[in-house]
Amino acid sequence: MKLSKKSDYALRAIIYLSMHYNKGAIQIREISANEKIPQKFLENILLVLRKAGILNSKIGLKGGYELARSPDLITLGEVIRALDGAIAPVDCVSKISYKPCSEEVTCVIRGVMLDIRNAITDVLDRMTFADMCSRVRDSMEKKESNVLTYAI
Amino acid sequence: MKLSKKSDYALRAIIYLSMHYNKGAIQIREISANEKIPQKFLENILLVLRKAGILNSKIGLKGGYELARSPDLITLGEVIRALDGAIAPVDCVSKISYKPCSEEVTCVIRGVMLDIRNAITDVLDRMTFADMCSRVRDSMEKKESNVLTYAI
DNA sequence: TAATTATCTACTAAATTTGTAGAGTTTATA
DNA sequence: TATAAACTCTACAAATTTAGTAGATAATTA
Repeated sequence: MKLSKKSDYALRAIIYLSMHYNKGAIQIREISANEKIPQKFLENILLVLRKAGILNSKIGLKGGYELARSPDLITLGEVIRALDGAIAPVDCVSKISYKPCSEEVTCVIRGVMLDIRNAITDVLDRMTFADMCSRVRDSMEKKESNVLTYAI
Repeated sequence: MKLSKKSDYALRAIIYLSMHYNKGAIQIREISANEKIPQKFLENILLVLRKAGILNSKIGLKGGYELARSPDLITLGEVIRALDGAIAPVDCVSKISYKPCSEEVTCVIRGVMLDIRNAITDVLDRMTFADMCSRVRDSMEKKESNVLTYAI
């Protein structure tokens, strides 16, 4: 039931981009340095997110990435699905990669897994990056710190 | 966020043992055949469950495994933890394998992951194998089938 | 004693995760 | 229009985890 590094990095990168929304394109190098994510790895991740329609990119000098939509229209669930695929613990209760199992009707494990999938997506599909930004600002106030890391 | 084969097999095996509770020891071979689980793999799994205090075993002729407690005192969460360790998506919100992360106080991802961990354990730590047995019986009635498979 | 059944350690193979390398393409701007 | 800066793309590689196997050992029953 682990969150992959890929998704972890993706969430952090998008929080970073959300905190800098509407300030123009931001380079991979900057995100990588600030969030301490291996740059080459991050390249792959951001590419996937662009192809998923979550980010826009500009090539060339002064290029970089920015959100394709405002932070309140991007959910954590969307990002995690883009990178790791289905959130459901088993495919027979997955929306995006459904595969029937042998004894579906009588399978009682399936019922529980469906409950779990719903519990997880209730959180992830409701939570937007606008929410995440509010939380970052809240906790920064409390801490009276101005170090911007969204590290896990 | 996947359920491992190990946990899947373990759940099925314990449902099988729960359905046969108080009928004496049951051999690995029987469970393996009925639930279509590779026997050698199942041996390892049941051994772990015994060491975790979930099963008792008897060696020798007419030996086998049985539940160490009644099915209503064993939860799915306990079984999954015994085999796969922590249920939490990241260690910094795990009860059984907690490790602090670098920026814990300001980490906003942590907050969400904590919500998810709680949502998952709410399901898994409440659900007992007595509940699972009721569900099996319910769905068997509905299906008017007498094939006993708890397959996923 | 013989057959049966769990125990235990170690190993292997496959899949997945976590990266890295390097050549190519596009663009701003001097 | 040259050049440096940035993303794009494909492929590879190392590390870790998952899934499964092998085979010898120990305990028990009849």
